[in-house]
Amino acid sequence: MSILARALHIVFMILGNIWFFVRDYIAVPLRLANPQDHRSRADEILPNEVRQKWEREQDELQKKLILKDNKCIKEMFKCHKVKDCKDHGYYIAGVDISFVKDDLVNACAGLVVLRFPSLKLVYEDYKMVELTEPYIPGFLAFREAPFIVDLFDTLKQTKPKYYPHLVMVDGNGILHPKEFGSACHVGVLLDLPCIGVAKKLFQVGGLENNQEHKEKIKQLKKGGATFPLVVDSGRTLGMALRSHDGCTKPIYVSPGHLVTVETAVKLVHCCCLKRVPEPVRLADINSREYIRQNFKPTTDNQAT
DNA sequence: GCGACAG
DNA sequence: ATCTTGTCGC
Repeated sequence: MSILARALHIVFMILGNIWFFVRDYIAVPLRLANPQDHRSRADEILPNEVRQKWEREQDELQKKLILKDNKCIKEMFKCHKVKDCKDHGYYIAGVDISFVKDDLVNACAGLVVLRFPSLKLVYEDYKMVELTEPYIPGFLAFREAPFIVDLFDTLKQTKPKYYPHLVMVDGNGILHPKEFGSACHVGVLLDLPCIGVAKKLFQVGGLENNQEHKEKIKQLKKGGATFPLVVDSGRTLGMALRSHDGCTKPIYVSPGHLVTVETAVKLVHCCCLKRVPEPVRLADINSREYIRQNFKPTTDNQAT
């Protein structure tokens, strides 16, 4: 008996060592040579203790998470339902961070505020920042959220009247391995209603971008059509949404803070002039443009 | 014993 | 996340 157990143990150790050899000496250098894939590199450089610290921080913040519509959001949605195109003094913010090509630290954080429901731009702010944390799937907020909070501080100090009633974040809300994506993180830190909008499916809780999923996408016949994203636990963590008629690839909407799934989807759909809702889209393209205009690359900090 | 993984 | 041109369709 014990001999069999020892033999199995040795076999697993050998298999493990082969695996590590393959990973460290063959697979990783190959992936590093491929500029498409930054994830593998990021994965390698996250120390275990940091990961645990981040997980604890997520647990703490998650205690403050509220997944119901707050009063303001209900009002905002009511205004839209009457198909009244007059503005009602509501503001929606969009945030995004754009990166400098071949540069691991320099990036631009952007914040835009649009009037709702006319989607007219009333405030914008862009700031070059130096990233300190890597991108680790599941921990996006630790890389981006501090800069976003900083932009909101500036907004509050300079133009408080444009402080928004809702934030849209480029990334997921509760559609996340721990049901606490970057939209939740940002929403709780700001204590504002927040919605996560992702352009690709985060494959969690049994959700997969497989044939079955693609079939469901085909069934979205027109703009506004949705299907729920249900994970193994049976919980609906978000919706796939076809933004409008002329766009087949859906976006993935999930609540971040102080909104329900249903309201999140409807509000995002109200903001979709293109595939991606205007707040996120403007933050994205404008911060990219800001880099082009204002950032002069130096020989330092360039990736090999 | 690892696998997949938003930006 | 980032880099690419034209091309297809409305």
